[in-house]
Amino acid sequence: MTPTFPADVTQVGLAVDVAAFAMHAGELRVLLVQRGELPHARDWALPGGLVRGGEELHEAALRVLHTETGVELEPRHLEQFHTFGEVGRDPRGRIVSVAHLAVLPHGTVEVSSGGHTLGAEWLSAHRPPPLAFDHRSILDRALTRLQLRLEYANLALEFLPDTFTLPELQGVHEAILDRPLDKRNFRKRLLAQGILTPSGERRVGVGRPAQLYRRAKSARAAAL
Amino acid sequence: MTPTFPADVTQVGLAVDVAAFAMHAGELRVLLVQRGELPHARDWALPGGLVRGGEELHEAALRVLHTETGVELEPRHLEQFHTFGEVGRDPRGRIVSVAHLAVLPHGTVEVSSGGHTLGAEWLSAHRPPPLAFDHRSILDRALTRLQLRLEYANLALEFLPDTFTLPELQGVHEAILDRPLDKRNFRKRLLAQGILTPSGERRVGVGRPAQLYRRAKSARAAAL
DNA sequence: ACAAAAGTGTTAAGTGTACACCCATGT
DNA sequence: ACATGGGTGTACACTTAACACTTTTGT
Repeated sequence: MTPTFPADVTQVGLAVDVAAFAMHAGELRVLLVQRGELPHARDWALPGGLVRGGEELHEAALRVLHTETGVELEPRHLEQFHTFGEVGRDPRGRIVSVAHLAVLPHGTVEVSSGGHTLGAEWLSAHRPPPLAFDHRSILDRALTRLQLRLEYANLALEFLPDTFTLPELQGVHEAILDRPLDKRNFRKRLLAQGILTPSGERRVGVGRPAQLYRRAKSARAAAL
Repeated sequence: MTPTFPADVTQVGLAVDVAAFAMHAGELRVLLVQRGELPHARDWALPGGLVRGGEELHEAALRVLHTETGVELEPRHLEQFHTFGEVGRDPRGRIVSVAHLAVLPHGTVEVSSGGHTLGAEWLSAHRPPPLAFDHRSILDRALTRLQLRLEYANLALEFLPDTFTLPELQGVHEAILDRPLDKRNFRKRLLAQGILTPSGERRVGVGRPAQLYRRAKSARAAAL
């Protein structure tokens, strides 16, 4: 039975934090901001901020992403994955944060300092710098969820442009799982899922040109 | 980057709701309270309430469970699984609720009306009565999570007393999954996991007595 | 012709699933 | 002896993982 009104309790602040991922230089990167204020001034942190009164949680996530990093593009995937509410997690008071996982397509590189941060950068997701507050555990949990989503949904496609080659797709999987995969097994498995259609085009590069694929017109997989 | 202080925003209320499950009469039941106040007076709802300032989320979950249903016992399992924050979900204002999944052992039957509710009862989890607010979707999601946890962790054991028979354990699985399971395959799978040890005792009943088992001394499985 | 990256099949092991009869006890 | 529920094994389909060479292109 949800709340009694009016509240007989001290108020609790509600925030969102966003772990936004993208591929850069063949590596999985997470979008971090360098804090310009105490506490944790000059430390890296996930973009985040308080939720406004009439604002949906996912809207708040998009807003802080935009204002703190300048990222314009709609994420291809946005999903809350855990709520962090430990009493001592923020020295400024009782703040409960709904953590979100976002995936941005390759190409969304440009980030600009915004708000009261010193800057924003894409940094290694698996080997991040020290992070403010409890953001390291938020990031760790985001990575776990991202890895889980690779298998169920086909989240890897969201990291790539409309057309892509199988080696590129395999690279995304390897970057997310942080381990190498067998080429033949990977191709077999992906093609068997029937979610890819060859575009007919090929991508020329250093070696043999690769077939380009795009995602077949079909629905996405189930949620958790 | 977590919140800027002081907040330039309307405050948002933070609550917890609890979907507490137990077995009764061979059926999976969820603990519901009948609301005594508007809105949704006389409708069934999940136990829930506002989080207090210095209180951890799981503490709040235990508190509302206790005060609204009289359930004393510590749940064998307590886990947050999703945060429901849609703007219109509560007509009284902007309330964001962190939903929790709880498992109570068989035997925790007694519930008493508490607080401002008309009463509390264990009702069918798969075929619940109409629920207040968005509690039906919260319950549905709790069920999905519970089913998921059956495979990964061995959450079914938490529904049973210290010693139990394999048919009893299978009954818990079937009640949670809401479908029958093959006896031989079930036993094979469970015994292969090596998490059960025969207690030597047997339970006499109508037919052939069943071997009693208890959980082996070993750790629990990983989180999601 | 060489370097570089794409592409291609087979085998073995393990896992999941379907399925039917005998056993131990109480009445 | 019969009713009731407990306990047992095997065969097939499918999935997963390991493994090395050939093909296509540019230089």
